[in-house]
Amino acid sequence: MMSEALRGHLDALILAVLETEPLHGYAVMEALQVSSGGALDLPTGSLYPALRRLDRAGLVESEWSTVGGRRRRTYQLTSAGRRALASERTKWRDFSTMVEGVLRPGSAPA
Amino acid sequence: MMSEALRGHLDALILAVLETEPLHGYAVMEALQVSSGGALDLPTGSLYPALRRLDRAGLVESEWSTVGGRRRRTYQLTSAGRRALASERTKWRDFSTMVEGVLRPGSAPA
DNA sequence: CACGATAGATAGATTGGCTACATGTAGGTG
DNA sequence: CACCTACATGTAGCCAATCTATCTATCGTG
Repeated sequence: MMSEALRGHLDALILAVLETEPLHGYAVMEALQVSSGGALDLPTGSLYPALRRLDRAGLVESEWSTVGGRRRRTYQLTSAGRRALASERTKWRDFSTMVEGVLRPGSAPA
Repeated sequence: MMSEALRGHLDALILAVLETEPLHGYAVMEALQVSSGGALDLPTGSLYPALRRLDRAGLVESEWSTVGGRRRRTYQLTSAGRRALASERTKWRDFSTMVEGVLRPGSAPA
């Protein structure tokens, strides 16, 4: 859907929904759906690799549990993850300000 | 720099700087630098393929000329290009609203 | 029992921006 | 003159991240 547009921003979004509380993968998916107002319907083939990437990068930690017979892997932010989130927020501001500025109509030539 | 982040948004930015007047490739590069406040320093290996892509897609038209002994390929928006630009602006609004909403801190759990 | 929701995961394709390379002109400076 | 920088256009190949499609498995409901 917004496949290409999302590039490079997904990690920030995932970190953001994990900020308030630890969540397992499926719950991250749902949280993103909710907080995006339904606009973000992340396929599992995008989400799970992304979570593992964040894990490998040390931005989240994971822990296995079993709830109602179903295995869950719950992720929570590390302190590095919190720092990364803050940095991602700044980067997003800069990026969106930049795009906004270029996209804004006007600046007619002489 | 913002390599990954740019994905899927570059075409919109190029269309935007071509909105007010036709420009040749190198001038597009400079226009993007200026209107992004210097944040966007597009390598030629990104720009020229992008322009050809837009050309093939029928969103811009190009014409060769020679100015001061240097060959120039000047691009201008087609009507399809103008429509595409409008659509890209809407998509950007939606996208940035979505990201903004997810990234915004708060929505603390019970 | 079948099916949808819950829960996790991987393989492979796609894609688009980047690096590095390749070519050539014009103009200024040592 | 030699050299460098700015101007000007382009391609080949790499890479990273997302998507599609597929797989496994449990639980509740009709």
